[in-house]
Amino acid sequence: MTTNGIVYVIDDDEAMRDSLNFLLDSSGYSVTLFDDAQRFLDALPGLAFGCVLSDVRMPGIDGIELLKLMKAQHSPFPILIMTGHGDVPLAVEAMKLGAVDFLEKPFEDDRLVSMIESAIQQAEPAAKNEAISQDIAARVASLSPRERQVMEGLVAGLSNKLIAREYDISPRTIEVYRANVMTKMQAGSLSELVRLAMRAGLLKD
Amino acid sequence: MTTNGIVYVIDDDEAMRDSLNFLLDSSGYSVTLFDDAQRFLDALPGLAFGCVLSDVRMPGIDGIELLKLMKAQHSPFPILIMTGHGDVPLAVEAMKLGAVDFLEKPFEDDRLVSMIESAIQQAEPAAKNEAISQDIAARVASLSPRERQVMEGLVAGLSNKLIAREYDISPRTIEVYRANVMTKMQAGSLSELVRLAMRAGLLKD
DNA sequence: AAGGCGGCTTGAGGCAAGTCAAGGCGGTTG
DNA sequence: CAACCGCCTTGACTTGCCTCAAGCCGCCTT
Repeated sequence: MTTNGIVYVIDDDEAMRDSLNFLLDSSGYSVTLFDDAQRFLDALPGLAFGCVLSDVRMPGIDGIELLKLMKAQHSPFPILIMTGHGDVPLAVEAMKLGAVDFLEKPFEDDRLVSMIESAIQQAEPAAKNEAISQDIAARVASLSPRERQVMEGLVAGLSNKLIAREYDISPRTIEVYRANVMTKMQAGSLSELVRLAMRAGLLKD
Repeated sequence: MTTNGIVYVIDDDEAMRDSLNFLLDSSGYSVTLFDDAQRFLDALPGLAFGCVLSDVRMPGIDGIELLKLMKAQHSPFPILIMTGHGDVPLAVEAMKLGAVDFLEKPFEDDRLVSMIESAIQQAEPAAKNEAISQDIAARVASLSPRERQVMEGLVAGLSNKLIAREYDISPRTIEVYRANVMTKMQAGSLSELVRLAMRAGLLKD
């Protein structure tokens, strides 16, 4: 491989950024630096999957706010929080908000690297799942209103006849939509369609 | 209701147990005290859903070990950890292991009560889901070998004919097992069967 | 050993669903 | 305006799935 993974470093202290950049780059990571959380968030939609390493005390958006914002948009990026003067309540809040770890400076280089390594390893599958889910959501969005209704009926376990009665049209017509749904959703069977519907959040599970 | 919920308190300090007992009882909770984590674990299989409130430093099994053990058996009980001398690494480890909160003594009574309240509220649905999942697993276990095979074929999206070919028997026979599966699993439709299979962990999702 | 219980197996006929092919309607574009 | 495209709609035919009815085998109880 060309890189062990990508790390996005967010810290307002330039010396710290440079230091982390050197450390992580030497460890085989592709590093991108940000001096401000807002700039990172602006760039986020275009960023490839990677691990976020952010300081907690910064002007503007702080580390805790960043966690909240990332969580709000269901970002799959694992986030590690660093702090100079860590206190327990702050660490607990960060962890509650989904931080993967909470590191107190100064920390050992090896420890940071191994934390980043495991964070990336653990979150990567989730990130791929998230990507797939969005792909599925796109397919659902491509359905026409009728197709959408028929799909809902199908995953609810209704027969063609019942769905037809539901909307007062011919059962034959339902079959057409049914076929369209299977094609557009790229489902080879009803079972697969149900699984797709679940990942798209169309079912309470 | 007769109680706001159940709280299991684990602490080797008797004065602390009495104090917590008084506080929580006054707040409308049903409280059970344990002076040792091992005794709690022994009693666990028979306990109704409730919130666990444990000290971290105890003789025998400490709070961190308790978290690991509870996690290993997928207990749905929310766990709050208390500590006298909290340090950040310990708090972080506890949170990583699934603790709902990490409280430093002394803490305000109201804060503790509100934490317990929200922990119970958030974990209760998960606990019910877990109970349902076990019920479903029991149904799966009641299937005969052939029924089990047919169910796997069905959720995989195979037609009766294909499943029949798979085991080299008549398609008609598959239909019988199919009906049995639907009955035993209490599924009213294929769609429902697929959902049950997912909750039972028979599919990669 | 005889009977019963549970699992495994199958045929024929009725109902539901997928595969052929095809027409009307509304909006967009050239 | 005329053509096109996507959406909605439908009939006849073929294939697949579920409702009746029923025989075989191994195991356990009596």
